Amino acid sequence: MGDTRTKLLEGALETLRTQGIATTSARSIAATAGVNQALVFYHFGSVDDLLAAALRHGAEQRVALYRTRFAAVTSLRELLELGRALHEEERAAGNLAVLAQMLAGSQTDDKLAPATAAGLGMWVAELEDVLGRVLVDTPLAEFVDVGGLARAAAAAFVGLELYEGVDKDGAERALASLEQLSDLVTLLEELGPLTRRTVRGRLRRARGNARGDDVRP
Amino acid sequence: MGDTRTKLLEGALETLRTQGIATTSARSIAATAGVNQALVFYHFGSVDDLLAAALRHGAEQRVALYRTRFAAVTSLRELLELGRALHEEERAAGNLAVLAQMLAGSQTDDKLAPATAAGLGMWVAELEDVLGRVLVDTPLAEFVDVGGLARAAAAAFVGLELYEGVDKDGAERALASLEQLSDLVTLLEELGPLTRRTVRGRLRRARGNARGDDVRP
DNA sequence: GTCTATAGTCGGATAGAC
DNA sequence: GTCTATCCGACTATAGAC
Repeated sequence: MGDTRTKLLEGALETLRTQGIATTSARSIAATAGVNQALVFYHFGSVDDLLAAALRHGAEQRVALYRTRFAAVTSLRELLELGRALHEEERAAGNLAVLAQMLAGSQTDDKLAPATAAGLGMWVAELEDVLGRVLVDTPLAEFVDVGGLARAAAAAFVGLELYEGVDKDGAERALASLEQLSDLVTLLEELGPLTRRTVRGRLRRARGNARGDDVRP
Repeated sequence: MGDTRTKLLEGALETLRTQGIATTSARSIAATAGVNQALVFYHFGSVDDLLAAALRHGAEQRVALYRTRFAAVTSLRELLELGRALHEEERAAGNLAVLAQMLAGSQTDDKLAPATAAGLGMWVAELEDVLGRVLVDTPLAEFVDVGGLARAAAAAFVGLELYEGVDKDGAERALASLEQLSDLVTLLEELGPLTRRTVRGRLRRARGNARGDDVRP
């Protein structure tokens, strides 16, 4: 844990988080990690390679940390509450701000992009699991691609993280409205069997119509 | 339009879009704009100030360009379709990738943050308008803070833009699932009056319960 | 593995000629 | 308003002593 490689990996995460992709460099990382600047190149070859390794390192760590809490979720509401908690915990300690910075950097850096996709993919896989579990026996699972939903949710989460950095109140309001929305969905789940059957019938009929063609399997 | 100031504003946008915040500099912007590097400081004082001005410039231009199309939207489905079109058009020509880069930069640069918040705010205002119009007479407008929803949607949109940069297929899947989701909501809007009354009643009863306290006006 | 030193490049910003 | 020239700090990366 105290070896130089690890110090550099965690120094890279901390630097990305607190200084952003624009000012993250071998020198700033080494300063944060408390090691010599040349060691970045000895251990990782280049700054980009260090960043890629650091993201993987951080995502593995963090996803593992949340796994039991994801596993305990049994409703959409609980999932959103976990999301809110995660949002706050990660802002202080973690990996989401890093993910956002790496995503920004990856738009124009082909060496960063695959690592970022993999890091985000770990969160997506976790979310896909939970969503599949929580939404089973709801119209959502039947009529909406849950994997797509998981991807949309992960991307949205990163967007909210970035948004919070420039408008804290606005982000809080956004999060609150999503909770109201999830209450609405929860209540629909609890509708009587007759109503549910009606909804389901309508959806099935509608699916036959236009735009059913561009829906993925 | 051909004057130096404008060239710099548009050069800044283009540079942010194609090179990202990490490699955007007075020199790279000036090269893109085809003007001398020292003019950045003569006209705008600093790089940050130029970026702030450029974002405002671009957001005004782009929001105005889409205003009539936003105004023509009459359903959630249409709104999502406009979102998809906007997503594709802006990727080539515009302001959304810039917004994402500025958001990333703003997390750790206090000079950039207010300008970014203002630029994003223009899109939020537009969205809030349309959503208010489209959702009127639905349970959503009554039980969910539409302004919060607009903020969540704008943030999510930026997140999707970033996500697309590292996983094009995943982003497409995310967008498709949102369209499926909007179909579902649309159909709920079309439920018979009896069912609607049931839903509304349930929501009203539920609102009295726990967590009604942290809901914004 | 870790350090110093350094090459060579690029960055923000300014001074001063035109 | 625009240009050249320049200061000086920060950057990636490497060579070579320890």
